[in-house]
Amino acid sequence: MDGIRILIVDDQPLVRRGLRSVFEGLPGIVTVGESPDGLDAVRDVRRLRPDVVLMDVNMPRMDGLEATRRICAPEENSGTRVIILTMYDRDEHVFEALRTGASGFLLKDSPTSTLEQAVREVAAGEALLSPSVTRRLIGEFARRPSLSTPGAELSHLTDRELDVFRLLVCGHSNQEIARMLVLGESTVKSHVQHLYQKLGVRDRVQVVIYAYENGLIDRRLLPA
Amino acid sequence: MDGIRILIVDDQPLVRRGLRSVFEGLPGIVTVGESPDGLDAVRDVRRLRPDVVLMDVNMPRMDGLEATRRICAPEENSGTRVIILTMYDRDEHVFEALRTGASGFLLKDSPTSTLEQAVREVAAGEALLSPSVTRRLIGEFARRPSLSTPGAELSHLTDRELDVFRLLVCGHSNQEIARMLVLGESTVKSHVQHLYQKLGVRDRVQVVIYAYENGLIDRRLLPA
DNA sequence: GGTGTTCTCCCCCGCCCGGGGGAGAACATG
DNA sequence: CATGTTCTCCCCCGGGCGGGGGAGAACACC
Repeated sequence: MDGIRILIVDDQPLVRRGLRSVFEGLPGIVTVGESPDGLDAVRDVRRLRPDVVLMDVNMPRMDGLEATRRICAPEENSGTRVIILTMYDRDEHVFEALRTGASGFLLKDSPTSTLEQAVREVAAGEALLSPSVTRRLIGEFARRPSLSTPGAELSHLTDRELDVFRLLVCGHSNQEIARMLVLGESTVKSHVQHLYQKLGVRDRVQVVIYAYENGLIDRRLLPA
Repeated sequence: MDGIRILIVDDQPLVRRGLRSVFEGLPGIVTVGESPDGLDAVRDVRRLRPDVVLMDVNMPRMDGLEATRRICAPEENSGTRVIILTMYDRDEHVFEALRTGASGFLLKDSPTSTLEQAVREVAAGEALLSPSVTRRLIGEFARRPSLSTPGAELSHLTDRELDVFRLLVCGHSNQEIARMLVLGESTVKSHVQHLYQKLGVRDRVQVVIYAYENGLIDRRLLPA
């Protein structure tokens, strides 16, 4: 435990120099390298194994988002965490950035104390966003239905449950589904109940929302 | 502009006293009141018009989540923003709490500097979460793919019908919508019936399908 | 044989929802 | 003033749905 090892990624040398100077005097944090673009960053992460990467977004050759995706890919198994630095919080790419696997999202004009805190929190496995980004994220999150069951894709559904699922997300009632599959309505209700449990939702409306939000609506899979 | 006015809500007098002392010496922040439970808090917000409320979760008579929902209801039009304080970040109610309309979510063991920063950020219209909560939120958010398409064809809907529509397509029940819009359930049912007629559908499931298929699921439809 | 899963269907209950009607108040428009 | 629209809320009713349980048959696996 000889401190938090950070890698600085930015295409502007002056920005890299500035960031390096921010962390120079701080105890327990050591800058182990700098990369001028995303492609180099991915390579340098493999080589240097830093704990935290400070990642710019706009860069030549490969941008920071793609680089972050690669660094955070499970295959990479690097343990490295990424803080994305940007100049714009109104950017429509904020949400995309949050899906890359990054642990932090800060504005470049954040005070140095925030940068320091972010590095320490992220190294400890936590996460930190700029307040304005937090506000946008909460706003976005609040309008989503509560589908708080992690990772439950359709893989755990049995064949029959999948049959019912397909018809349900088309807007059919239990009665209609029973008729189409030539089943008793009780049987359909039984399968539907299991769907709720496995998908972690409350009612058929939320099943439909779940399906759309997870890109599971594939018209090729659905009967006429 | 004589400073940020805050209201402290907690059922434990010692906690209230502690919070009050935290903000006592800080410039530009003044504690204008204390409330021992949610019901009183809602009343005190109407009376005192604070800028920021520090809200405990577990309280008698009315808990902090319901109180926050009411304070943040659009009809209330208070401009007051709420920071929720809790002892548990592993609580499964974290996500629910984020849907109440709160602007912040902090652990009670946060350092006083964080509490101060949170009050100032939230008063400025931003938002702030504890790092561990941020991590959970990002994790939850990252699992969701997102569609964004410009919409149309909602022009026949009245303002109020559109309000109901927005909440309906998020998977909320009539009862929930009534609570959120501070209406009678009968009124919501009435609007919902009109939605069915105008959109030419049979039930709420088909409203959701209609919305997705026509690219009407767009965050611009929802309050910022 | 025992265990487990899946598929089928049944009972119960309570509530939410769909569907019909009406009605008063506010407001704009003519 | 009359008309129309919107928003609010009420009544009624029946049926669909959510949620709990149980149970038998077929099949696979060990």
